[in-house]
Amino acid sequence: MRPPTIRDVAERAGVSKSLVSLVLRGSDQVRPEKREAVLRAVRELGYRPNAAARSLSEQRTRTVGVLLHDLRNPWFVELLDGMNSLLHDNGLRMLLADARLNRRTGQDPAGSFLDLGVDGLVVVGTLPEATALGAVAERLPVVVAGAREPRLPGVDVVANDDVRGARLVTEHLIGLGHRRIAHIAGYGAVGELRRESFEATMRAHGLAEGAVVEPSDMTEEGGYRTTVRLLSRADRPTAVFAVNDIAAIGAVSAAEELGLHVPRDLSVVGYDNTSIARLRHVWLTTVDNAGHEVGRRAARCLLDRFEGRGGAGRTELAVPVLEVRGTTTGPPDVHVS
Amino acid sequence: MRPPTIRDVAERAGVSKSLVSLVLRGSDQVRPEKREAVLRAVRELGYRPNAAARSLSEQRTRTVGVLLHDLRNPWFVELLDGMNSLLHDNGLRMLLADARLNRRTGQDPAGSFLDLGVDGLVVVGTLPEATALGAVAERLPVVVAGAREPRLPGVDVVANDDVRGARLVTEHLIGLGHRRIAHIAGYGAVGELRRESFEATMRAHGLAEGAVVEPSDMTEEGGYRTTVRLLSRADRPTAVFAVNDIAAIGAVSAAEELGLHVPRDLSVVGYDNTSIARLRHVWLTTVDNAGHEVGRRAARCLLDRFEGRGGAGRTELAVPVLEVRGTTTGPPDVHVS
DNA sequence: GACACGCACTGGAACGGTCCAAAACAGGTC
DNA sequence: GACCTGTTTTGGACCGTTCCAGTGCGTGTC
Repeated sequence: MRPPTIRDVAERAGVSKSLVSLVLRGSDQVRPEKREAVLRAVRELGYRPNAAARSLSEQRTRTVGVLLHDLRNPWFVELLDGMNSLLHDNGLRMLLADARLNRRTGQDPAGSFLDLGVDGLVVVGTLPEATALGAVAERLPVVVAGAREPRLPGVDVVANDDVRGARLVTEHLIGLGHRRIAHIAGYGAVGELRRESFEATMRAHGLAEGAVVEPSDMTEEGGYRTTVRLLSRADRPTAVFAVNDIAAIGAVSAAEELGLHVPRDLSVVGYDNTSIARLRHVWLTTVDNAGHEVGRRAARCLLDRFEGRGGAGRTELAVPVLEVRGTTTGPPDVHVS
Repeated sequence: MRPPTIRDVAERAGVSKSLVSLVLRGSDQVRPEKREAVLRAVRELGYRPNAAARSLSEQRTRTVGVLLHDLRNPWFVELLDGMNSLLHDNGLRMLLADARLNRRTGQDPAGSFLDLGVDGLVVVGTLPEATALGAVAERLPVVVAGAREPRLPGVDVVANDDVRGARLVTEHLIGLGHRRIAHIAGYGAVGELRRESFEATMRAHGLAEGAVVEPSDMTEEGGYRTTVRLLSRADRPTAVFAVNDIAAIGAVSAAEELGLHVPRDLSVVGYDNTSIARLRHVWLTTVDNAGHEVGRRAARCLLDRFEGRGGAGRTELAVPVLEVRGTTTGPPDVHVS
């Protein structure tokens, strides 16, 4: 009644279990008729190799753990897609875990991955707390994807070029004629980089005076509240650049609630090009953070490390692209054209 | 250099590996000083039991596979949350896989779970194709959550009560005064149930004439196109009930694009109460499908089956709740009040 | 003092694979 | 027919756990 083992297959095919093992791992040192007999027995019994036994013996699981920041914010789906295709081509499977989900129940997903003996770990997004990643990184290859931290020895970081992306946004808005631009900032290295680049770009265009920065928690609620605050200032900005799409949606809502029309009265830009930004009803101007590419490169880094290549820990940046949609236009006073 | 094993711990603590095993599994047949010695050794070495070896020996993995329909549609997050808390309390971990993601690369995630030897499988949402679930269900407990199919012997189905939910929506719209109501239908058992309940409710209120049903593929694009079609009819409906939130968003966009104001000129209702529906900018009237509750109950079913309880395969329905937000109001001609 | 009985602990056989050294076989050469 | 060579096949050790059947030992009973 229990699933068949390699011994059952061997017995049925009239060979030793070693030969079955050879056939299944594609050796060419096997005579065709025996190979056929083995494959037939496999088919007839519906045999599937037991992954636990295999990994115990091989000392590897052919499995990569993926630790997600938060399943609710869907920007990582593209990234996973890119990563999965490359990993799958190399015979590896992906195991997903949501850091936030598990933190509520008090379990440590990185530790869980360690127990399972995954061959490598990919951290996607900025983790709420740096979950003792250093200790994990000493035991197995770790790659951070879609975030810029933590920077640890032997840990690769793959992300989009936040500095460049933020510059694209800022120059887009400046090019449209905006002079007073607010930035809804976020936390973590990603938040810092985008903010600094925004400020630098404004300065470079002689608009340091027109740059306003307000912090937020990178949620919709945060974007909303921050924007309400921004729009009740005397020198109200004519454009808002939010640290991510979700916060940008909050900004749009705040503007509408205060009777302002987007983009006529206020331009809004997000970051990440999530599926939400692509919804027609939202149609948010945003930055495509090259999720697919980042995912592929993260997988590449991991594969390199499996082969023993890859030293101290490099940083790879993919080129982001501005996606101009419906939430940006020139500022009110210039709009007369 | 390799991770410490139970033998290393035993040696360090000056006991046998069997005793270490006993201590770690919380036996009370161990003298306090030995227990202390073992725990100290565990701490000092940073020992973590090897899950592969354990599951090989125990013939169980303490792991549940979760097969998701599509990560892009985030309605399942609540469900996972509910499920995870209960599973975790029972010492089980969750493994996630996305059916769509994996189908692109041609791998069969259910099979992958079988190889890994998961103790049970939860299918979340309506799978694109009934991925040979029957064969899997013969080997291990399977529960379908958040969908109504496939119906297989020995497979439990846990979902919200779609009939009741659709009735809530329809009666809400009728109560607001709508007489011509369109339904953007979906596929699968869930789609059918919601459509039938919509039709039945309309009939029960003597409004069979005013009921319009158009099929869709349950995407935003589909909702958009279907609504454009609906709104160009001579007897344009005054309300649209979409099979899910995503399609509803498409409907809202279509209305806006045709110059109609939501909800003044057209009321729109979705289903699922996804995080997108809760965005202020969207603020969609929808049905909360009790994701958390469904998740908990699905976990319960699985746990029951692990204990040997649970026979032919029951169906459990959680009670959905209407969430009235900003996209519904009375029809244009009644709106004068 | 012999015996039975619990309690605390241990050795070794699983679990289902991989992998290596050695065995069996086949064919060619002298 | 003995010997060598290369291909095919096999037995058994090993991976890190759990679990079962003991072993040894202190205690209480007759």
